[in-house]
Amino acid sequence: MTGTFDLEDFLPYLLNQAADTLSLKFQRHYKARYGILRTEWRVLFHLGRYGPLTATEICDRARLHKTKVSRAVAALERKRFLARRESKQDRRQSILALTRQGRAAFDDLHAAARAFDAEIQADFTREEAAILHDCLVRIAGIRRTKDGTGQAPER
Amino acid sequence: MTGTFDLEDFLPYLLNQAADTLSLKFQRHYKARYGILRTEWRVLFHLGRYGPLTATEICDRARLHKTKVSRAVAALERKRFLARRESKQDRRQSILALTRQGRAAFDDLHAAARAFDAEIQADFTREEAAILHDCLVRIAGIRRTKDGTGQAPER
DNA sequence: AGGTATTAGTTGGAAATGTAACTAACAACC
DNA sequence: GGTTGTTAGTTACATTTCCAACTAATACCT
Repeated sequence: MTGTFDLEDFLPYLLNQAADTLSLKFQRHYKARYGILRTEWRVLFHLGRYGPLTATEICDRARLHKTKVSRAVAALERKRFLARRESKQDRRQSILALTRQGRAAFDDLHAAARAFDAEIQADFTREEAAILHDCLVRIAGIRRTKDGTGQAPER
Repeated sequence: MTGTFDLEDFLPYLLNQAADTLSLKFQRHYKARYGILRTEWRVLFHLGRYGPLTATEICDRARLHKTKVSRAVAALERKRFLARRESKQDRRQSILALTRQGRAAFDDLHAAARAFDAEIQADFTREEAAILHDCLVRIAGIRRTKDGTGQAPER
């Protein structure tokens, strides 16, 4: 009714624009350098940060569909960034862990991510950054767990 | 060095999660109801909100690649949501405008977007909402222009 | 005018994604 | 033990997106 309602006032749109902007910028750290895609980078991060995991665990934590994870894992395996180990308890699943090479890539990218994030945060006051983070967490419905992992919300 | 750095602390990731969450939710307003895709919805919005435009103008305003716009326009034309008119000044370009049907869809979706946005904002205080918006605008590098349109940054 | 460079928009093919169907292993129940 | 239902993960196919090449019209430059 009152005032204008432009696309940039529409949160989903604005959020997408902001997300695209940053993703595109950060891409340059991993895409050309390690020849990996965004989904692969996410899987790599999860394995590097939260230890050996099964594909399903990655799906839950990263909120990625199992087909995406399946393909990312296959790609990372081909590139020798991770290796599978058969699970003794359940022969359907495999335990995924980074190789030495994968670990090296993770360490580098983890540091790059940290630096990149710090660089962005530098544009905001501490309070702004805190509110931004809090709002986004609420929108995304992320629940923090004991190990500090972002978990998927109820399905 | 100090403290943990989890994926959810990484702004590009968090932003993507939040954006995906909202986009997915809002999708239900246009996807099934009007049989259009996200890019088409954006083009529709731009035409509805900012009057007849050429494809290139839409590219600039919406920050979409010309191939995406070209295809979205073709799709919207097939679905009779917009019509092309030849430009007198430049015969390469065509002026795109919504049809009556396109206008009706826009009016509906515009209202839906407004309501959806209000619903989200309701979870935040006025101050939080203002800061969130401001931070996102800065991240996305959106510059407000006289007509209230979000413009693309320098290329 | 004539040649070269830009610009508007489209199209083709490769890569990525989403959805559904599938296989194999486990679990539960009788 | 055998039937039925679930779950882990992969594969196939359709759709969407990305990138690069292309056509056609305009602008620039001499």
